[in-house]
Amino acid sequence: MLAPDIIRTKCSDCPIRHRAVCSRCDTDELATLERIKTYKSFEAGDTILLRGDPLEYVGSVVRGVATLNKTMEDGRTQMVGMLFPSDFIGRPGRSEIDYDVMAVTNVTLCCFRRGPFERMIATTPHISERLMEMALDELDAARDWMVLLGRKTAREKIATFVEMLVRRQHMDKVAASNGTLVLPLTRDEIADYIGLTLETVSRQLNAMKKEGILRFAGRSRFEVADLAALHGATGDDADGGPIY
Amino acid sequence: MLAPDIIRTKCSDCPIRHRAVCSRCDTDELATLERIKTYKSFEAGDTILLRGDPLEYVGSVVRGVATLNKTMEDGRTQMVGMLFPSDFIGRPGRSEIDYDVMAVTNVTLCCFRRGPFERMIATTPHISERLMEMALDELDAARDWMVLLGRKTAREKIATFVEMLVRRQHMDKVAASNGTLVLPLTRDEIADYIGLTLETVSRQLNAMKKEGILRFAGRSRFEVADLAALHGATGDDADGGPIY
DNA sequence: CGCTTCCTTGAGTAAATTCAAGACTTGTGG
DNA sequence: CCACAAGTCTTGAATTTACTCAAGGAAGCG
Repeated sequence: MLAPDIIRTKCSDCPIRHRAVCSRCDTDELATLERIKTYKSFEAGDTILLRGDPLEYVGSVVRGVATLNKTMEDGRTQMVGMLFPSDFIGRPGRSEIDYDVMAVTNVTLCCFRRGPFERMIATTPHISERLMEMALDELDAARDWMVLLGRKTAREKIATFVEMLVRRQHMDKVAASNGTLVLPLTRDEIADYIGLTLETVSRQLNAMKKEGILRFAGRSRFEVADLAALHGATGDDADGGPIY
Repeated sequence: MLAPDIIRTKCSDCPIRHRAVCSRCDTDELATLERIKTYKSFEAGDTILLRGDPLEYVGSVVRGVATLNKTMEDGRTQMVGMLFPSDFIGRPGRSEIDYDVMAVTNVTLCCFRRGPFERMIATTPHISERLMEMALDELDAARDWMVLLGRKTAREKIATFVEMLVRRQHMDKVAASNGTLVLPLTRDEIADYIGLTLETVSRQLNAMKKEGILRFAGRSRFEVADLAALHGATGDDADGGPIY
C-alpha cells in the first residue's frame, strides 16, 4: 500500500461526493463520516482484499480502477465486476467476500471500519437507502453481464465492453485532456472480464481498429472514432443505446 | 392468472415464513403485512411481469418456480435468475424491471402493492435489512453464475445447474415423496439459463445418465445417483461443496 | 389413441481456443 | 539518450468445443 497522497480531503471537496454511498448525507451526517473515514492507497497490481479474508473495512473508490475476480480451482478466472470512482467495496452485514479485489491502476479508497460504519447505517436512512440502491444497480449490471457472457459473440462482447468503458469514463471525467480514453486492463484482464482468451480479444480489437471504429495511441490509450458503429456491434437494442 | 387456491393463509402458517422478506418481522409487523397482502396465482407458462411494465406489486414466491429472462433484439435469450419459494420479486425504489418474469410451473405469489410496502419498509428495519440481505445474496448468486457462463465447460455447466437444483429443492422440500427431484425447466430453458443450446444440454444430461450420475423417471423427474461424482463434475472447489 | 410438444441423436460446420513464434511497448539502467 | 529486458501484444495454423441443421422418437395431454 502506498502512502496516501490525499491526506484528508474534506468530504465537501470530494470528487465523488455526489455519487458515492454518502451522496444523500446532510451536513451533520457528513461530519460524522468525516471523523471515521481514512484514506488508503494501492499501487497498480496490488491486492486490495483477498477472498475469504475477514472484512475489516468497507469504503468507496475515490480514484483509480479496481476489479473483482473469481478464480476456479484449476486457475481459470472470471472477473465479476469493475469498480470505478464512487463504487463501493464491501457489504454491510457480511464479514467476508467471495472474490479478490485487485487494484488495476493506482487506487485511492475512502475507508470506514466496518463496525462503526454498520452502526451508522442502522441509524442513517440516507446511507442505508443509498446502499440498497447501489446494490440493486450492481445486480442489474451483473445480470446485463450474464447476457454478455452467455449469449454474445466475441465481437459483441468487445464492443459492449468498450461501450461500458466509454460510459463510465465519461461519467468520471477520467477521460483526461483530449477525447482519449484509457484502457485500464490488459488484453488478458479484458479476456477474464468478458469470458474469452487474450488472443481473441486482441484479434477483435484489431479488427475494430482496421474497420475504423477504434483508434489507438499506444497500448492503453484509445478513442472511439465511430460511436454509432460501436453501438451497432454490441448486439444491444437500437434504443437502449448510449446517451450523452 | 388462476384463482388463488390459498385464499388467505395466515402468515404464521406460511410455508416460507422463516425465509422470506418477512422472516424477521415480529407479531405486530406481521399483522400489518397480513392486512396488505394479497395472493396471486399463475399457471405454468404465464407471464408474471413484462420488461418495462410499471411495477405495481412486489412480493414473494410462495409456491412454484419463476424465471427472470432477458431477450436480445434478435431473439437470443438469457435467463438471469430462477426464483424458488421465499424468493422476492421486485425491488424497492424501482418502478420497473429490465427483464421478464415467467412462471415455469404453477406459481403462487404473496403480493404487496408497491406504495404501501415501500412506506412500510421505511419504518421497519426488520424488513429493509432483510431486503438488503436478500439483494446481496442475489448479487452473490449472479456473480457465481457469471463464472459458470464465462468459464465453465458444457459438462460443468450442467453439473453446476443440477447441483443448484438439488440444493434449492432440498431446502424447499419441493423434493416431494421419494428422493426424486423435479426438473422444472425444459431442455430449452436450461440452455437459456446456462448459455448453451438445447442439443448440448440434452447430450450432456444423457451422458451423465449413461455414466450413472443421474437417473431419470420420465421427462422431468430424476434423482442424483452419485452426488460426489456430480460435484466432481462442477469444476468447483472440493471444499465449497454441498453440505446437507 | 392421436396429436403436439419436447427430446434425442447424428453429421457437418463454425467460432473461439490452443499452441507457437515473433514483434511491439514501456520502463530501467548504463 | 540509447539499449536492453520484461512484459504485452499480435498473428498464424491447427484443433476443439459447442453450434447448426436435420430427422426420427418418446412423453404427455386431450
